[in-house]
Amino acid sequence: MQRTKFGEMACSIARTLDVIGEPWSPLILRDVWVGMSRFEQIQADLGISRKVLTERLNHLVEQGVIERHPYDRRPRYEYRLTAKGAELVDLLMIMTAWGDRWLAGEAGPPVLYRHHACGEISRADLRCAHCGEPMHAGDVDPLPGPGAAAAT
Amino acid sequence: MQRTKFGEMACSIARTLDVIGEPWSPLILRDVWVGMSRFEQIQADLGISRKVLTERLNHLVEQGVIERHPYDRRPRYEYRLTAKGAELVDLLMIMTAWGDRWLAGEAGPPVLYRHHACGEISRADLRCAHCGEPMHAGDVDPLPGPGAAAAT
DNA sequence: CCATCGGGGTTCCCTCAGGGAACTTGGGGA
DNA sequence: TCCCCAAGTTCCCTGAGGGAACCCCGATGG
Repeated sequence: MQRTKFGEMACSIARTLDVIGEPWSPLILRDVWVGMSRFEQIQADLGISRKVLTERLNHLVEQGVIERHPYDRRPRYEYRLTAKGAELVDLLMIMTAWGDRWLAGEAGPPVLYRHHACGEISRADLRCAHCGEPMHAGDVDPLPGPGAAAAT
Repeated sequence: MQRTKFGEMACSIARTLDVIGEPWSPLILRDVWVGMSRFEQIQADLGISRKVLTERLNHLVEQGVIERHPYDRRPRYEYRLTAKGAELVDLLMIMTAWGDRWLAGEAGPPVLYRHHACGEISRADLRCAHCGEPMHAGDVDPLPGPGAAAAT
């Protein structure tokens, strides 16, 4: 957890950060997504401290983005994405697209994604859920919504 | 900066985290995006420590996602998104969409976005940049790309 | 011409989170 | 019986975040 908790802010970005904003959490989520689902695997893959990995996994389970499943009669577990967690993968795909574009350099993207629907190597792009046209930084106006903080 | 630097990993998610993965950075970016562009404004809005805000702003400038502009003959500055930073707003919009859906609760979203193209209140959705069909967690296969780490 | 103001930091100290390595637990298998 | 292995737990050390006070510097004003 960050020192300051973001969850109480009237801001969906801040609240989302309270769930996956801690260091390592997005990378843990990525590993679980691609099937690296066990404690030892994730720890070895990321080089994360075992203490911190335990904390992060517990937090992600509490937040309902991953679930703990036994896979043996011994106390052995694997972690899987819940529906809530699977939708967080949208975030990972956008991070991937941005990192590929701005940070990959000469070598090119370390990982490519083949889209099932068209069979092509592609990347995610943002579209308006309503009209399907592109939706980026300059294409929207923010307005106060129903959950906005009351100005007392 | 996180204790462990992610930038050296062969992973665009990790590299992106090196740019905006620190606590507060996404919220600072949001403020700059919506026009809260001065040090005092951001500090008051977020309640962030001045020390940390200075560090984050410097880091974001170094990474080329925001720029420092004088707005007076006195030493007064405001921060603006660069093209690189504006594309990071995609990330914020996806965080917003996810937070609105899973964390906003009864009260509803604190902020709404009106899409210029269609004039409707909407949210961002992920589409394949190639074929335009939806692109979510289960719709892709990851493959090694040109920048993948050589297995020595 | 000196005093004051206010934005934009900088410095200092304190606490607590992350890193690393050793230790523990609880079932199998030889 | 002894050892093994996954999955944590515990310990100490370092360094980052919080908070408040302080500083710099150009503008303004009496």
